[in-house]
Amino acid sequence: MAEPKSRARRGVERSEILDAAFNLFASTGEQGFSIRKLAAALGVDPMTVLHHFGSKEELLRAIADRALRDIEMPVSTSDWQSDLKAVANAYRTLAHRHPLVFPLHFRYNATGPTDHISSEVVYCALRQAGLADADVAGLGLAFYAFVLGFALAEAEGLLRPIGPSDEAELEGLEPETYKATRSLIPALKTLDPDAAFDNSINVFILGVAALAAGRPESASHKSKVGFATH
Amino acid sequence: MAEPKSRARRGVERSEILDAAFNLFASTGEQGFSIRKLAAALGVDPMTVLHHFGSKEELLRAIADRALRDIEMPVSTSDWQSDLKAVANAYRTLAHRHPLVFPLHFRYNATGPTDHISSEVVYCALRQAGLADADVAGLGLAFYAFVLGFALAEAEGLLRPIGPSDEAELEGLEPETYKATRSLIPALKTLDPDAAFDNSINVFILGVAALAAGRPESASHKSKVGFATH
DNA sequence: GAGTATTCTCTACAGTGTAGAAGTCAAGGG
DNA sequence: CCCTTGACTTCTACACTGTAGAGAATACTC
Repeated sequence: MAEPKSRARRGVERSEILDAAFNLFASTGEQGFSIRKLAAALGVDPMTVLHHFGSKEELLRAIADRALRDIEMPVSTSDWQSDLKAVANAYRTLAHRHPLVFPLHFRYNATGPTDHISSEVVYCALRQAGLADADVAGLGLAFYAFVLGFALAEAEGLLRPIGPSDEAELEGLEPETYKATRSLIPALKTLDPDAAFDNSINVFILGVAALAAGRPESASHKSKVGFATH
Repeated sequence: MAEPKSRARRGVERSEILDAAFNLFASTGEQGFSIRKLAAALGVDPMTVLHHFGSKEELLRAIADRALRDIEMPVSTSDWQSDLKAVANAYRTLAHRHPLVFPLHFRYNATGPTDHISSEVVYCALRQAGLADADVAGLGLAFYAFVLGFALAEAEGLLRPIGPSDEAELEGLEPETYKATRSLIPALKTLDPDAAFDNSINVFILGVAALAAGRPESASHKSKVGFATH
């Protein structure tokens, strides 16, 4: 996988292509992206691109991975709560920085975080919180679904105060059946994305803490070792 | 939008096409789906399809919407916790029933729940939990990101006990930096999807409850009316 | 019936990803 | 030096995509 046996300008070319691909995708999104356009931008034959990356699928995967290079993942500390917040914020930063690439990252990495570095931090944090192994495994995934889903929604422009057109749509709903929705319109108009995000992570953290407190001392499962905090 | 002014067999044809489109998509996924294949299956010209649905994009949207028809959305009760669980389970059921269509639903509806019926239930539940309007608005979105992201991960096959190949990959990680991940392997091998899902929703609920408890009496915002439970 | 609105089909075009053959060039051995 | 070898690039070609535009077919109103 890594690098078969390079010759000529193999290594250079590949990263060059990847950079160009990333930039093209980042500026035009999936719609405007094609191997042929990329090749044209590079002044190269389309098949050259396909020679370095076996297929479009692989190229997209590489783009999604490359996105991670632009953010720095936190490392574990002794404070699991701020560790989780740090990881969450790292992904949110990614979504902010490359909103068009983020859906790609989501597609390939929500479905299995290849990104072991950050999941290590998450697992570690959940352990520190006092959860049993089985809970850690399940909630680790939940944390990803949560954070990535949220960041995706934000990248796609949902997590903004609603505009006049949305408001009009909500106003048009049946008052009887949509009481709560309609009365929330003012709050939706003044929604603060940062606050909403922080708040949501907080809810997760509070929930984890409550769960840990409710199952005292954990270790009800056959976890190999104690593996305390650090 | 609804139906301009039908004539001939407009209504019939359209739903017929939509059904066929849904079935095709549900059985072959996005890869195997194309307007031309759909038309061929219907024994009709591709352009006919495009005449009823203005573009492929619109057709996909219609398919995503149609998916919701196959699940029944709960209505609000006096128990906000089980209301949230019910909504979450409804989407999970959807993901289970049509795993190939679910990503589509996610793409179009994670980015703005057109699905007002279920969000009404969610908003109502969060209100009942005792949250202020601003929190309700933000956490409503968080709930969706959470549930949909989780269900998506499951639909795409992530939320399963890891197999031998994944295990091998994890075993290959550096023992020093990936302590937590590696020691979680046994738990990941015996992961129970149902339990993980329930557990995750529980964490959300526990967190909401804790947040509500921490900000006593809410109503710090200019919410129009008291709008109690029902 | 005639006229008209509506739906369907045909043809055509600009794109797409990619298989396979052919070309191009650098390095190494005779 | 030439000639083979092998990686890298390009050319050509194919099957396939969504969809614009003109035309043919159909049904409805009068």
